[in-house]
Amino acid sequence: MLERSHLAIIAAVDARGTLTEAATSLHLSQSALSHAIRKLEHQLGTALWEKEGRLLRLTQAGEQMLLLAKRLLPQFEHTEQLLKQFARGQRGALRIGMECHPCYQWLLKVITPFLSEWPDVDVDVKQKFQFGGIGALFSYDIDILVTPDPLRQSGLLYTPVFDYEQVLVVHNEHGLAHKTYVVPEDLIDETLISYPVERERLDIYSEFLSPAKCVPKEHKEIEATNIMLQMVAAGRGVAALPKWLVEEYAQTMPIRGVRMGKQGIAKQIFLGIRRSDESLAYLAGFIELAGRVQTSLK
Amino acid sequence: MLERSHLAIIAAVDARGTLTEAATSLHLSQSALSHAIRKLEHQLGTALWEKEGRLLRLTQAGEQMLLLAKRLLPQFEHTEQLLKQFARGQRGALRIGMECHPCYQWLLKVITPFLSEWPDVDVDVKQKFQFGGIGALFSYDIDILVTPDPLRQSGLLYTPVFDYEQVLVVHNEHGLAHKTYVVPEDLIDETLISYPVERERLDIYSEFLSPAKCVPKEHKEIEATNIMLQMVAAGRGVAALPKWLVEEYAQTMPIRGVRMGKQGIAKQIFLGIRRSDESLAYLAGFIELAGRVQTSLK
DNA sequence: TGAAGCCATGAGTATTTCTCATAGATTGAT
DNA sequence: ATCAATCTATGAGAAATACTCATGGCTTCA
Repeated sequence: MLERSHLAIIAAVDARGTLTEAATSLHLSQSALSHAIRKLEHQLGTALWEKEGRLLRLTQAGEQMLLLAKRLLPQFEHTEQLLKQFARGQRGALRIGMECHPCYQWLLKVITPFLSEWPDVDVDVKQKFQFGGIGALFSYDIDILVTPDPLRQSGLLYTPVFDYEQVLVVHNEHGLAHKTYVVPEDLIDETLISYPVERERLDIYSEFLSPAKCVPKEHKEIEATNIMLQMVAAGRGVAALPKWLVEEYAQTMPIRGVRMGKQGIAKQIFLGIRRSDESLAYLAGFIELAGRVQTSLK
Repeated sequence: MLERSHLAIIAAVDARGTLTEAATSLHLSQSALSHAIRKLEHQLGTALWEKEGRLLRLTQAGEQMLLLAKRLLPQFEHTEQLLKQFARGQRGALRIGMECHPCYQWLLKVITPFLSEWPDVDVDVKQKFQFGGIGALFSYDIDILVTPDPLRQSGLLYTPVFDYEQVLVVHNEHGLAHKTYVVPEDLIDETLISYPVERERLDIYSEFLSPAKCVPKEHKEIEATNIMLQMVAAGRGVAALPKWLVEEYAQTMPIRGVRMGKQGIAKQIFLGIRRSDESLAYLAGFIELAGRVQTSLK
């Protein structure tokens, strides 16, 4: 069987010209190389070099093998480099799953520095999962999950990266705009705008309206955050969004965030990964970076 | 160091699905494969598979390596095939050197069947040598030499393949055309046409004219055999060529061959090869074929 | 002709790779 | 749940392989 070491031998001999030098460059004794060549030629049933005195001339078989060596050796080396990077976690593909719609804005702030810190790691963001975010993690559709529900489970590892308050967004001139906080009953006559997900997963229902058995007059679903805010700014309804996000948009739009309930709705975002990926450097890097971005938003 | 065997392993596991089956297909015990993988993964510093129970899923590093395996393994196999053919002498390049101008016609009759008997062997014919035919053999410019002078020399091997008589070619109606044989003095008033080589290498001089201290009236040199014969047919001179060749052309041209001297000039053509190439099957094949063609020309 | 450099070879050692035997894990059927 | 079948992991010893050392022959060049 032709082995990589054989290719290395023929390439080294070609490069150095003599067996002795080739042996040195291969970190072998001259004797070892001589034995190796003898054995290889015997196995192949053909000489690789014609040896006239001390002159080496490749036979046709040797030429073929040298050709192969020059073609394959660089590929071996390249893949070894890649594998080394994988081993150090310096290279890979990071597939991020999102279970938190408004976090998209925040995610962009993490991804940008990440891409420049990890130039060899590709990033992809997925938002739809057949079996939920955790299912996507377990089925290797994603490598990291951005979620507000850290469903503890063996095999997964969650890191909190992001605390914020969920507030009600209203138009500047809205009747509720200047209250210290709103109560569920305030929304009975309002049009609520939300992302298109099941109500159980909307905090404004599960933590605010539903406990008080209130429902808004109307409920519209909109996918894009800025369109949602355009609607609010146009006085066409109210929405529930992270406070930091509202404050950002408030600089250019006539909108305002108002606390929901006396305590407000406190939220926390977690990053979940498979425990088996814990040692991947770029995953750790991503989580670390996410923690840094968090503080600048508080 | 990534080895071919490692590529074979990852490819076999990919193809068979389980380590046990892969081991069988590699003619290894399950244990050996397990040890090999363990060691490889340890060397690389990264796992190649995630093992969930008995399910194997390639890691990113494993994917890379499988990619490499699928690219390189066929190339290894192809080259091994080639080398096997070289070893059996079934493939190669046969470079033929010619030191016998008129033999070109004969050579064509050998090459044609040779090419079909040895479809994997390429043929090239060379006629000019910086250091003579033997030098060309020794310097590996050619692999086989067609020559009338078997200069015995250690390292070379000659095989006679071809006996013929060198005759004088004259026009049908030429005064010498009907003699049983010509003598040197007959040529004193003739124009001799020959290939452009040194006179010592022309038999008509060395074996016929020179011993009798005769020279022809004029001597013209022409490279192409059929042009030479056109000249003869036009009555512009006489030439010395193999009898069989003259007979062939005589069917369509008004020319005739006449014996030179009472005994005629007997010639023999040899094929010379390097002794180190003696075992090359296609060389032996060529020589054998050359022998067969000879008989049909006698 | 001798010195230096190169290659081949045999013998012994070191290392690697394999097998055998065994045990733990997982899967699927009863 | 239990059992059988199948798969994988591991340790230990055996077999095979690869390497080094020591040496000698050959080639080249001054």
